[in-house]
Amino acid sequence: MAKSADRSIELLWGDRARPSRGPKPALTVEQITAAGIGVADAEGLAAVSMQRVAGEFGFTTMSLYRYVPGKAELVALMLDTALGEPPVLTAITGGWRPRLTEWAERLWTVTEKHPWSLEASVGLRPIGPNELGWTDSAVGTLTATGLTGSEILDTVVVVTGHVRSIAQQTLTIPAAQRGLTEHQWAATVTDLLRTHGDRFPSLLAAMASATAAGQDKGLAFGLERILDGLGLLIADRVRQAAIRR
Amino acid sequence: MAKSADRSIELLWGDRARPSRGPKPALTVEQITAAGIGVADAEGLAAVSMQRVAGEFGFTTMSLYRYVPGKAELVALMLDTALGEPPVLTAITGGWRPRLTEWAERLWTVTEKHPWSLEASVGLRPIGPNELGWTDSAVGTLTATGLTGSEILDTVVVVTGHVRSIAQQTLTIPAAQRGLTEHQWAATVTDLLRTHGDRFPSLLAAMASATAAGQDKGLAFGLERILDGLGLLIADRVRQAAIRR
DNA sequence: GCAGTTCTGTTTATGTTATACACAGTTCCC
DNA sequence: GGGAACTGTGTATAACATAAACAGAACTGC
Repeated sequence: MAKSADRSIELLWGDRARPSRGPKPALTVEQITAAGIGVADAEGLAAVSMQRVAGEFGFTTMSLYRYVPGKAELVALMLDTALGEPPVLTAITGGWRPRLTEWAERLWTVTEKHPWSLEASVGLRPIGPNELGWTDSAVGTLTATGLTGSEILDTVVVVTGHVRSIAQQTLTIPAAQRGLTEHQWAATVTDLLRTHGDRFPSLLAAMASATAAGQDKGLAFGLERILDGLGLLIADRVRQAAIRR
Repeated sequence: MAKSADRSIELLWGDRARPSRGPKPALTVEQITAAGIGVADAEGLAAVSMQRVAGEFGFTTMSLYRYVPGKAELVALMLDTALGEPPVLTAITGGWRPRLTEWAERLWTVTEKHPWSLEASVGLRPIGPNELGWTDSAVGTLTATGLTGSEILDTVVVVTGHVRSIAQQTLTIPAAQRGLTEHQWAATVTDLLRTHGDRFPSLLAAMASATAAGQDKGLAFGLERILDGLGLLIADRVRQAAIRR
């Protein structure tokens, strides 16, 4: 497993020098990765099997293992490729808040485009350059705020977590069925609440008062709370710095 | 799939009336669920297979299907059982903030005890009474704040998301290997940063300034920011209400 | 009390997975 | 030109979920 991790790191980070002996490979890691992304975008990460991806090229399952050590590594490549180049936010004016907001929105956008990236990015996995770049980009929005390094990193975790959390609720279903399934699910919950409402009085009241319209606000609402709270901390730091001077 | 959902709802919510004809079942759904939880606690959700759970009783794989329609339903039962009775927070004084903080900490505690619950609770799945109860409990901490129903629900989403997000980073690895793997992973990332540091200047600086000690603060840090920000909104609502009166 | 019905646990079978291993053909280095 | 290195394939294995059919057990209605 250690070797596999190294190989994976190499695939994600290194140059892929072609050996000189032997026949030319018919495929490239990039092509395979792209095919995997295509399948995952269209049918979800569960549809991505070695068989399926190889089949996209009319090749046998085992041929893929000449390019990639295993499925885990393929998924890691897919993830880092799908994330794409990290956003450059230096052009955005107005301080840390609009920058970090923009960052969160871009993360949302890319997650919306590749919902399977959520599943693909759980746990301690080999991290790719784009993923690290996204983190760097977020950290960069906060370097001039007077926050400590730990605070900045913790903040990035909170914001990332929020975007992911909202995405997970909204995007888990393959887009094709989303409307139907979601509606069905909502109906089931409503039904349960109607039947067992006395056991969940607060929830019942809240849902009754919640307008059916206010649905997609979760991302913005949470982000605003988080950034408001962060603003208080930053203001504190500024004040302290002023006193100390 | 719809039928399966119904059956699942029935299992989670209904009384399980025993039929009067035929031999007595040797097992109960509760026993099976508990066995599944035991396996998942000890070896992770991936170790939970029908074979494995049946084996815990010395039964064949297929015997489980007499009790549970399929693996998805078993996992749903495991999740709702593992969550346990939702917390009752009425005894906690000091208003919404200490109550919601306590709620988050209890969610953290139960997640720590059953880390696999994270994996088990993604997507639109049949929701159980305990899970709904936990949500109700969280909503209950905010009913007296002047927030609208939508705002309360969105807030619960944010707080839940944060706890889950921190948990996912900390608890993904089975406890046994956690120290080692985590250390290894950190070493790999440090290595990458050393090698490619110029590509990630902000991150490098932040990690250098971050004391190695400040690691488990993520939960508290993020929660405080969120609640600080929420506090501003609630204060606003109180002010508005005062004006209007 | 007994026949028939219903239910349990098992056996057997199918279709997916990932991936290990050995082989035949291809291409380049020396 | 011969050997080494590499590619894509064929074959094999071990998990996995779950469908279908079956033998025996226990209760219901007579």
